[in-house]
Amino acid sequence: MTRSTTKNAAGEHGTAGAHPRHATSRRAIRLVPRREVTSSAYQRLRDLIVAGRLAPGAPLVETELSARLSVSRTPVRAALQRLQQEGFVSASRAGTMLRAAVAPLTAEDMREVFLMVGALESAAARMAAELEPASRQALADEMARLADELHAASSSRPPDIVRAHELHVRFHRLCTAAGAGPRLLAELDVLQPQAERYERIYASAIVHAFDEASREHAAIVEALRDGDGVGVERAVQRNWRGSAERYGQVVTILGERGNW
Amino acid sequence: MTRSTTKNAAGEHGTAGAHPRHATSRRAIRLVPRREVTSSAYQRLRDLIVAGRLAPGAPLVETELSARLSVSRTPVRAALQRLQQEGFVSASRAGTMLRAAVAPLTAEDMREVFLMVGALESAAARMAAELEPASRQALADEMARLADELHAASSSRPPDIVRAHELHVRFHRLCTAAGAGPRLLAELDVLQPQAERYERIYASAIVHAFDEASREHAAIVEALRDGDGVGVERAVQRNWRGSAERYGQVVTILGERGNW
DNA sequence: GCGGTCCGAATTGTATACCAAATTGCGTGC
DNA sequence: GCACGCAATTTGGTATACAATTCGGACCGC
Repeated sequence: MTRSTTKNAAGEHGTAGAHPRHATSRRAIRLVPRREVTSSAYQRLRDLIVAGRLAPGAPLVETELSARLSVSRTPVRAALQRLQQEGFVSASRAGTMLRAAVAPLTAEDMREVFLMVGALESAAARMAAELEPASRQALADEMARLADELHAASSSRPPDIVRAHELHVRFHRLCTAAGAGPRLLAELDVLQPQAERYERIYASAIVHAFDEASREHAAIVEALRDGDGVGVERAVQRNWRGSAERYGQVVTILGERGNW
Repeated sequence: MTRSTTKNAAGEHGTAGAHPRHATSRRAIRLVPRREVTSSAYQRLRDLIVAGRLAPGAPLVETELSARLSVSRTPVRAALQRLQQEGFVSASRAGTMLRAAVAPLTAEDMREVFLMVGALESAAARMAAELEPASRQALADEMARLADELHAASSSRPPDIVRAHELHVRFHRLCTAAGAGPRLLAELDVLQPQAERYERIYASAIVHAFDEASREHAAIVEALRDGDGVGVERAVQRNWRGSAERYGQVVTILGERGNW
């Protein structure tokens, strides 16, 4: 059955300059600008993985994806390689991609991702604490506002998990973006969505712990307000360590995903 | 003059199964197992960059590299994309690779790289401090030995920079490998060589600061010996922060590379 | 002589076709 | 029922073609 899709995989898409030599007359405008094919494939796959639409452990076959995304294997391969290197996709045999699959969600991997995010984000936050007082205060105010909204969303009944999660992401992105340089920022833009995978799946199971998270957030804002670099660093680390602990219990109880 | 190399770029290499349809008889054994072509291209380019044989800012043209490495454009592209994502290669226009070049060495980038390595390695070291006492002691002993050798190499006259640098790398890899999981380890395996780029170029200019580094190393070992996780974390961070400061002065004095 | 403009060459991004190695799964023989 | 082997699938790599850009330089008008 897969056979039928193989040949005409990316057949009905833009370029149309299919025929080898002649027949360059067909102009059929490109739907997607050529240099965005790969990156949009990357983005689409990544979104599917983070959102959980592609289940952890699900096999990723190049020809299938190229058919589904209506592009050739070339950009699909590029996207997969990038996703693999970033950790969204796991390769069965190390080094080679041979049989790529959506990276499974395991307690151990979660611990490591949270550890790394904590280490990097705390470093960024420490830098943010060294901003000139004016913008630092503005940042602290904005973060406090988000923290409040977050608290509201998570303590409403029933808790608005989706909104809470979005606010949570924005809270962390904010203090990150303020202090980090381009590289640290890029790294966190890759790691945080991976933490997000765990949060999305297990968040509903730890609503009871939102209060604790709320207190940790308040501590972050307060230290930032005081310009206490070391304090912010510690507070952010504590927050991620706490999250890792909270989720860790749930992951082992509710089971890991895609790891069999 | 570059024109002549264009067409027969990777023409004289292995497989030889060039002719489209027939003529499958030629067997010409593969020199390199197929699954290592990309990774070896990656490794070779990376080594050239880290060693400084490829100057910072030097343009990286796919067809040229494919000719020089005797592989087709496909693995070269894969290697370049990976190197770009890791930070060894910079793309002129953000997002797309359009015109790749060896990443320049700048004071700002150095600060960021050292910051990231410090954040991640300190987290790993903290984990290492939680090993069972026996292996922790063994680790501390081994690190102490390396630190001694390092001190000897750097305080001999003239200082043996090459050996000192190698010992320095091993010192850090050791405490890293003990505590980190696979992902953190992989991340550090990418970041540390980038710190190495700066160390290689500017190390000779800061030999006078080796004493300070030596003291910092001793502090790391001591905290590890005591199983003082927070202490190790702090000591490692202090070490990298100190390095960043020491190199920072030199970079601005001796000039940045490849940034014009 | 100088600035702007246009052309062509070089380079990259994508599509295709094809092949070989590796793996997997299935069927067959014992 | 088990092991073995063969065939189908899938991936990594080569080769080729081509469109879209980009860049440098030549050419032109002033």
